[in-house]
Amino acid sequence: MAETPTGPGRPASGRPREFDLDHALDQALLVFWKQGYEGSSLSDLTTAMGIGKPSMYAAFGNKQELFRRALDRYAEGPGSYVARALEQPTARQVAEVLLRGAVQTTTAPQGCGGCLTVQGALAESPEAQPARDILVPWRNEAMRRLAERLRRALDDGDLPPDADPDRLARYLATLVFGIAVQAASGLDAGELDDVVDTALQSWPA
Amino acid sequence: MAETPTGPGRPASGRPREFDLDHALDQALLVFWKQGYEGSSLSDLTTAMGIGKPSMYAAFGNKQELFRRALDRYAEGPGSYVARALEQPTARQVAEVLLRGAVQTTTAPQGCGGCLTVQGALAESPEAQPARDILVPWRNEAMRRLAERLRRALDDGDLPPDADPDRLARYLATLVFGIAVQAASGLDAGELDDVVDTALQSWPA
DNA sequence: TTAGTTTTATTCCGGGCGGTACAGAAGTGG
DNA sequence: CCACTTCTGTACCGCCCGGAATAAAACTAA
Repeated sequence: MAETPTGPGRPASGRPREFDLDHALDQALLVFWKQGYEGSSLSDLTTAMGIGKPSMYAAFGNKQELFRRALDRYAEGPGSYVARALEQPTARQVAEVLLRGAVQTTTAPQGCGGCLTVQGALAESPEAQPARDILVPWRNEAMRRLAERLRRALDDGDLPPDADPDRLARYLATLVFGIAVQAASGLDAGELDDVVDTALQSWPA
Repeated sequence: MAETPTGPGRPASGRPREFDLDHALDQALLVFWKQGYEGSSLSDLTTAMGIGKPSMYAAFGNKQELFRRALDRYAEGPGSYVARALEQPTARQVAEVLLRGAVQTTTAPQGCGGCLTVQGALAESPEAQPARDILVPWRNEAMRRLAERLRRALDDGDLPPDADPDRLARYLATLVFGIAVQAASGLDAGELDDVVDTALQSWPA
C-alpha cells in the first residue's frame, strides 16, 4: 500500500522494501527544494532516491503525494524554525525567531537556498535557467537603482544621517517580492495594504 | 533578422510581417505572467500571439529572447510603478509609491496576480498545479497559526492593546516569503539579517 | 514445497516539449 | 516577366515527460 507507515508495524509479508522510506524522502526533498516541483522529473527524483520509478510509485502513489510527504518532512526538519518560533514566550521573540530562522534556513550553505514552501513553486529547474538568468540580475538591478535613489535622499537630507540606503533598499525589495508571493497565494489588496502600513511604520523619521 | 526593430526603418523588401510585434509581445507577456517561464509552452505562447512557431522564432530568436523582450515590455507597462516610485521627491514617498504600486499591480483583477519578475519564475503552469494545491493552503495555514499565536500574545499583554494580530502575522509572513525570494537571488545571510533588523523596528512597543 | 504477497528492474506507452526543414505565398527592384 | 528576399503554415525532428504493464525476485505462512 502507498500508505504504509514508517514504523515497524508492518505486516511482515511479501518481499521487504530495499530502501529506507525516510531517507528516500529526504533525497526527494532536496531535489524538490533545489529544482521546484515541476522542474523535478520522476527520473531526477528516483535517481536521487536510489530507486526505480515503480518503487517510488508503489511507495508514495504519485508525484504529488511524494511532494506532500517531502513537505511534511521539511516542516519537521529544515522548516522547524516556524514551530520553534511559535513556542517563544513573547510576541517579539516569536517575530525574531521566525525571521532569523527564515534567513538562516534560506541561506544555509548545505541547504539549497530559499524556503521549500516558496522554492517548491519557484522554477529552479535547469529548464527554467534562461528565466533565472534574466530575472535575478533584473531584480538585483532594480534594487541597486532603489538604493541609489535612497542614497541621493540621504544627501538631500530627507533621510536621517544614520539611515543606511542599502539596508532600506533591501528591506523594501524584500517586501515587494513577499507581496508578490502573497498575492499569488490569494491575498487581496486590502490585506496587503495592511502589510504596507505596518512596514512603513519602520521607515526612518 | 531577429533584431528587426519596431520602427518603420525597415528595408521594405520581402514579404511583410502580418502581425504587430508589440501586440504579440503583450500577449506573450500575459502568458508568461500567468504561467511562468517554464510553464509557458511555445504552443501556449504562439497561440496567444496568433502566429505560428516559425514566425515567433524568426521574430524573436527563441523562447528566452521572447521572455526578455516581454520583460522589457512589462517594465514599461504594468511594472512602471517602479520607475514612478524612483521619481518621487522624498524617500518616504519613494517607499510608499513602490509598496502601494506593488500591491496594486500584483492584485489587479485584469492582471494575473503577482509580479512578473517573481511570477515569471514561479511555477503557475497547469503542470505545477499539484504543487500549488499543496503549497498555497500550507502557507496560509502557517500564517493562520502565526496570527493565532499573536492573538494569544495580545491576551497575555505582551502586545499593545491596539495591535492587530492578523496584520502583524501577514506582515511577518510577507517578509519570510520575500526573504526566500531574495535568498534565491543570491543575497547572503548578513544582508538579509539587515532586512530583519529594519523590519523589527516596526514591531509594536 | 507451495501458494500468496509485495518489491524489484525492464520495458513500453501516448503525448507534449523546444526547435526546425521545407515549400509556398507575398512583397521588392529590375 | 523576372530573380530575390522575407514571412507563413504544415509537418516533422529527437527527446523527455508522468505513468503503467509485466514478469522475475524475495520474502512469509502453511
